[in-house]
Amino acid sequence: MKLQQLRYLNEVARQDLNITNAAEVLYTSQPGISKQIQLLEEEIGLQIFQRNGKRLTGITEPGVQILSLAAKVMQQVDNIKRVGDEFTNVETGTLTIATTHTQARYKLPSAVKTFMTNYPHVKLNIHQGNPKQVAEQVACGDADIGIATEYISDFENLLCLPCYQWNRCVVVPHDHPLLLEDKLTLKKLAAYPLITYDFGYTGGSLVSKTFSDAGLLPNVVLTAIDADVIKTYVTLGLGVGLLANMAYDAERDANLVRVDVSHLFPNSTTYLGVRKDAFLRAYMYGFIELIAPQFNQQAVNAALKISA
Amino acid sequence: MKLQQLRYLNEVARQDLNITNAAEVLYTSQPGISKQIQLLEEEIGLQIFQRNGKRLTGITEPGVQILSLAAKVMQQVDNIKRVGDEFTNVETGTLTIATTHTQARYKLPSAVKTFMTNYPHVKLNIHQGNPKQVAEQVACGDADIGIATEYISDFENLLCLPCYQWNRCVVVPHDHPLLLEDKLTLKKLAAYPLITYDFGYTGGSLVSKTFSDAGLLPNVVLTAIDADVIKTYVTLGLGVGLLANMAYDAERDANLVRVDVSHLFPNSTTYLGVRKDAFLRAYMYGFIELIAPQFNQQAVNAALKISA
DNA sequence: CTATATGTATAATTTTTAGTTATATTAAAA
DNA sequence: TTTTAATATAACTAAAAATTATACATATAG
Repeated sequence: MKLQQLRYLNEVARQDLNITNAAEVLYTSQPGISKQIQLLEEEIGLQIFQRNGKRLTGITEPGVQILSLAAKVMQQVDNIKRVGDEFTNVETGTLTIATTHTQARYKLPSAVKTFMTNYPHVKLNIHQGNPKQVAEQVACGDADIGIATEYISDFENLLCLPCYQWNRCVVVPHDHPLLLEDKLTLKKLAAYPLITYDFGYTGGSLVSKTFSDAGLLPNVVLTAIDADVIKTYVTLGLGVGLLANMAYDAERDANLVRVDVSHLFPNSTTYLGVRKDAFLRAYMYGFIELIAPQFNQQAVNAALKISA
Repeated sequence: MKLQQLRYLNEVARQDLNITNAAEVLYTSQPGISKQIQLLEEEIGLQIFQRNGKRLTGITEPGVQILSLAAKVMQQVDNIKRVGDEFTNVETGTLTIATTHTQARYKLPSAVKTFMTNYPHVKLNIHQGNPKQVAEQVACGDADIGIATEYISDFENLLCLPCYQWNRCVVVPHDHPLLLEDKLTLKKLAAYPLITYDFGYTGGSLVSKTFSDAGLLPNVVLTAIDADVIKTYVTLGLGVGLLANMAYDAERDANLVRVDVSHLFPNSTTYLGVRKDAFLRAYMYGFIELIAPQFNQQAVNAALKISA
C-alpha cells in the first residue's frame, strides 16, 4: 500500500469516480491512476469501486469504509507536514476561514485586521457560503476554521465552540409607518412585507420557526443571502428589512432607521468549528482567540481533548 | 512522504533508536532505513531524531509529535487491510487477547472454547502479563482485546467496557484452625500468614488498601502472580490463600477448603479494553459478546461512538 | 588511552516501481 | 447507428528504492 494510492483513491471519489478528471487535478496521467487503483484493489483483495465494463459506476460496501479510512490517513499526513511547518516556519502559513456573508462582512473585519498585524506572513483566505457549506468545507479539510450560526454542530468530526450570541433588528426608511407602532409584536411585524435572509442562512430557519410557533405566516416578499442586498431593497421601499443587529451601521446606513426586535426572537449563537483531528498551527489558535476571547489555546485543547 | 518512511520511523522508535535492529525486524537493510529517514526529515524540513555524530540519541520535540501522528497513520493503514480481510476472508484471521493469569486460567476457557467452535479458522493467541502490560499491549496494537481488572481505563486511546464483578475467598487445608473461627473478619484474617497475588496484579492493590483502611497490616508471607502457585503453597501449609472466588475449583481443589470473604472486600470489576481507533473484525465482536453478553456489536459500536 | 565492537553514513550498482505515451476497447450520449 | 467520453492495456522511460561493500564515528572494554 502506498500513500500515493490512497491520494488517488481520494481524488477519484472527489471527482465523482472520474479517473480522467482526477488525473488532471493531480497533474498526472489517467493510466497511472487506473493502474495504481487496480494494484491497491489487488493488494487489499477486493473491489473498491463498482464497474460497468470499464466505467466506474459506484463504490462498493467495503470501498466506502476504505475511502473513509484513506481520508483519515491523508489528514494525518497533512498534520505531519503542518508540524514541520509549525517548527520551521513559525511565522508563515495559510489560514482558510469558511463563513457566511454576515460574519465576513460585519463581525470578522476587526479580527482579520488584528490578525494580519499579528501574523503578517500568514496568507489569509476567506471562503464564503451558506452555513451548511461552511460546515462541509471545514469537515472535508478545505477550510481550517468555520464560523456560522447553524450546522457546525451537525458534523461529528467538528469541534463546535460557541462564540457569541446575537439577535435581530428591523430596518425601514425614515418615513415608514412601522415607526409609528407603539410596541412591535410578531403579529404586527407579520403584517408588513418582509425582506430577510434566505432560510438555510444565518439563523433564517429560527425566524420562520418563531413565526410559525406563534401561529403566524410572515409575508416574506424577498430573501437574500446578503444583508447589503436586503438593505438596498428596503431603501427602495419594497418592504421591512429583518436582519442581524450587527449588520446595521449607524453611519453607513443613515438612510435607514433601526428598530431592535430582540424581544421577539430567541438569541442565536454563532459557532466556530474546527476539525477534531486537525493539527492547529499557532496562528490558528491566535485567530480563534481573536474571534472568541474565551477560547485561548489551552481552552481549545481542553475542548478537543474532551471531545476526543 | 511515503508510507514506508513512516513505517521505518515507527520501528526505529520502537527499537530504541537502533536503526540496525529496526532493519532486521523489517527484513531490510540498514542503509535503506537510514536514507529514507534522512529523506523524510529533509522533506518535512526538520530533524525528527537528535544525533550525536552518527548515533541517534533522542527524539526532538517536533519528532515526538510526528512519531505520534505516524503511529496513527500506520494504525489506519492496518485498518484498511482489515477491512479487506473482513470482506474477503470473513472466516479467517487472528485474534490476540492480552490478559492476566487468573482470567486466562479460570474465566476465559469456556469463552475460548465456544469461540473456537464458532470461528474455527481464526487463529487465537493469548498473551499473558500483569494488568499494566495487558493495557499497554492493547494500546500499542500488539493485542486486539485486553482483559484485566486494573489499568485498562488508564489509557486514553482504549475503550474500557466493564465485564463482570467478582470477589475473593480464602483457601486453607482441611485441618486449618481458621476453619474454627466463628465469623471471619479482616482483623482475624490479618492474624494469619497470607499468601496472595502480587500487588500490581489482579485486584491486588485493592486488597492491601482494604487492610490499611482498616488500620491493619496483613502478614503477607508470599505473593505470586498465579492462583495455582498460591494454592500449591497453601497445600504445603505455608499460610492462608487469598484469591479470586473463580480460582477455586471444588473438584480439582478438593484438598483445600474454600471460605468466601466477599463481605470483607469490595467487589472488583474486570474490564475489557479495545483500541478506540481500531477496526474490529466480526469475530472480535463475537469474542467480546462471549465474555460480556451485554456488549453485542451494536453496544460496542455505541460505546465507541460516544467515546469518539 | 588504545583496541575493539557497535552502529551509521556514503557510494556505486541493481532492481523495482511509478509514470508516460500511444492506442485499443468499451460504455454512454446524440 | 454514429459519435463522444472514458478506461484499460502495452511498450517504454524515468525515477526511486533497496542492496552490497565500505568508510567513518562513537561507545566500551581492557
